[in-house]
Amino acid sequence: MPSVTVENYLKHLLLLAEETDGLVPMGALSAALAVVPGTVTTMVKSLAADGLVVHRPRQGVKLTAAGRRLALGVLRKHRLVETFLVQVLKMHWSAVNAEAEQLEHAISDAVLDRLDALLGHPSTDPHGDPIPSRLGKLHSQVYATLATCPLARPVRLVRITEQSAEFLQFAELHGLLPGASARVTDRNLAAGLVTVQRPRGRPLALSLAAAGRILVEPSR
Amino acid sequence: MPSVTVENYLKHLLLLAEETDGLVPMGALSAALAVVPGTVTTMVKSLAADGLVVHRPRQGVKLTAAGRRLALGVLRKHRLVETFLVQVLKMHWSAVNAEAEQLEHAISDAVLDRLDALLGHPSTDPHGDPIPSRLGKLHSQVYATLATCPLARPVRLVRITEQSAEFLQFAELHGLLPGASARVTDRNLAAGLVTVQRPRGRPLALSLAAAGRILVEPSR
DNA sequence: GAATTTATTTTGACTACTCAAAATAGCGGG
DNA sequence: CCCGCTATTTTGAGTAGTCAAAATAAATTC
Ligand SMILES: [Mn+2]
Ligand SMILES: [Mn+2]
Ligand SMILES: [Mn+2]
Ligand SMILES: [Mn+2]
Repeated sequence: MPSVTVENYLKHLLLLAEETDGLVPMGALSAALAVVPGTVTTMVKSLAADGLVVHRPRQGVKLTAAGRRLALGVLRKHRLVETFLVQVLKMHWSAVNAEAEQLEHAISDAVLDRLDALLGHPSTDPHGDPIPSRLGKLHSQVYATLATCPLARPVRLVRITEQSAEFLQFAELHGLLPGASARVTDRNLAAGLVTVQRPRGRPLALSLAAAGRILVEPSR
Repeated sequence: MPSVTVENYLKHLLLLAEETDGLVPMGALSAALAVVPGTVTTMVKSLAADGLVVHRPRQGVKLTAAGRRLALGVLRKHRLVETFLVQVLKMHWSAVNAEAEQLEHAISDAVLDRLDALLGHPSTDPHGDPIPSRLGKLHSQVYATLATCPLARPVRLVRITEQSAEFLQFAELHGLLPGASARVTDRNLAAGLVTVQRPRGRPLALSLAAAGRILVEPSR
């Protein structure tokens, strides 16, 4: 069985691969895992020896099919656990990522299946993140964001790709939850500012970076 | 934070202390944790250096107050998780010990409190094992067993102190569950055999060792 | 009261992970 | 084409936990 460390390396590699097409740079992994770059080099070489990743020295890493399969299993556990924590235990969506970070390594497949059934086989977690299927299908669509969607058109929020508790608390405070409606009224590239209008709400200013973490689809 | 390894050492020490008054022999810990005796000696010395146990060389170990406090926390997690797995996820009571063995190290206090509330603050787990309170009170009473209770008198089963899946499946098959009624009709010390009578059931023969793992109280 | 058996401890070695700091490769600008 | 910056790799070292096997202490047995 893969260790907790290996599971974390693989899962973060999968997550980083979504934003980085091709090879994930060692530095990105190092930052995501909060270990020094030298450690990543060492570990990646050992993962490569086990056939879980391929390492192009000086360029980056990517998952093999076997590594991806394992990573998807961990990600599925993570997101189902988050969903459970919010829907059954009524925890706040800003707290569940940290909890799931631990639990994803302690849950057996048997428990996972029961959890999945209890929750009615959800397809997304509380942040709108897609939950990989039991067979390892990851239904990840390409969405616009509040930083890129057309101006003035009504959109529905589908996903918040930012785990930090502070951001999620701020988002909820202003009604920026998956499923909510909104409209981008102004976008000032020079100032790096996006103005968002919620139905029955005051106009809200967001940084371009923050806006880019909120995925949307056209509504109505 | 204590490592998974340390938590397991402390928890098993607490469990073994219930049966062994005074010092727990190194060999008992070694067997419980499935590591060689030399490893236990090494680890126990390091636990002692951290003030979690006291080690009387060549005699045994016991928990300090600090060690006991930590151990009770782990045990509380273990037993609440078992209860959750049976009552909410409908898992079989013979499977939950193995699951809880992992989960007890991954659950935060915040999650534990929610779980506890969801379950209605249970006082015992599916095996009848007492659940330590949040303050670390362990309500452990001394009970008779099917190996020691008076003959012919009706008793109610209160606890099965045996974790192995095979035993628990066997027990359930014959209706030997916490809360069930029974009567010991015969006890043959020479043969090491106990005969148990269940209401509306055939007489059942148990080894003295097995009978000793089923705790009972007088009923009616 | 030796001699033997059994439990425990010691010793030496190994795996998995990690960091600090020095070495190196591969740019991108001049 | 070379210089310097940045990302990556290498080297050396440390921690936590483990085992195998030899050494030792404490009971038991005779
Ligand atoms: Mn994790
Ligand atoms: Mn999520
Ligand atoms: Mn455990
Ligand atoms: Mn139990």
